[in-house]
Amino acid sequence: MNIGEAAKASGVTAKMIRYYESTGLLRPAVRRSNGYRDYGAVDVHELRFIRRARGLGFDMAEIAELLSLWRDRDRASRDVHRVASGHIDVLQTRIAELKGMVDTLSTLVACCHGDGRPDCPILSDLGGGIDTGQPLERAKRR
Amino acid sequence: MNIGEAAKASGVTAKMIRYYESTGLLRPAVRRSNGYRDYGAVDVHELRFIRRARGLGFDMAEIAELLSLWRDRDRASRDVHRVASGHIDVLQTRIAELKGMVDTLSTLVACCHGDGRPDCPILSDLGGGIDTGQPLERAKRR
DNA sequence: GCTTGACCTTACCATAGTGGGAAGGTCCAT
DNA sequence: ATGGACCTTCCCACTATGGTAAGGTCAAGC
Repeated sequence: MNIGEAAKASGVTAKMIRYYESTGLLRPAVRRSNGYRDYGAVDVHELRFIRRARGLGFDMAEIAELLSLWRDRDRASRDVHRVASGHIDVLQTRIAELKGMVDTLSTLVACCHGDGRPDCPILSDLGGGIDTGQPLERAKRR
Repeated sequence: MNIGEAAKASGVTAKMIRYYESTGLLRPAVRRSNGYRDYGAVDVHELRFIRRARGLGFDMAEIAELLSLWRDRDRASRDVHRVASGHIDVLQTRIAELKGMVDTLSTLVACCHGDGRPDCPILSDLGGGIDTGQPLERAKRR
């Protein structure tokens, strides 16, 4: 199977398949005599695995760990459980952060009359907001 | 005021102050004869504004818009209201996405006995998950 | 056999926001 | 004058993804 077919079959772009290989997440694909990568059913299965895990917000490091557990027929489900639970915690922290932002913003928006007049509590707050003096917390990514 | 003092006073690192200037978010700072940037109270105020807006999850483009509205004494609060409301929508979409992930993962984690045995519904799901065949939705960032 | 188009290969660039560091200039206190 | 704490610019790294360009390959149709 060519990379394009594997891409269609897995829902992972050819671009990303090569990238995953380059970072070591995937083992180097078998090459045919013409240099083309050759994929089989197992590879497509792994690609689907990665795609699904990405959709659940796991990052590459976590996926590498999950993938190696997945390949190991003797893994302990405890390990998988741990990775997944840890990820839920991260997601929930992120949700809480976002909710905090929404709360603050909603309050401000509700106080702003939103018409042609220039006075606006949203800008007043941004300009004079309570300042902790601490460096801005580094943004978390999915 | 040197950039370091402005950084301390605003909570924005010197590094980021220079970056904001380089991207045009901030106007080029006044330079002293030795080439050092020189900041005043207004600048610190703008830096705090940016810092606070970043903390609310606005991206640079949105902050640029908010900042120009903030500088404009004749702005219509309607415009600010629009930007802020739009941002709330984005945040809420992001929250919904994350919640969906948590829901799925929680279900899987609850089904996994998490002991020494190798069978694990989390991995089974990742490996055989329902496949839409659609390319993976591009990850949204805060 | 030749052309054409669809595919493959590698390699480089961009994104957004932040941190890190090097190499060199400046200022101030001792 | 020496040292340390600043400042300057410039370049690199990160994540995960997309884009593009230059060139090789294959298969179908003529």
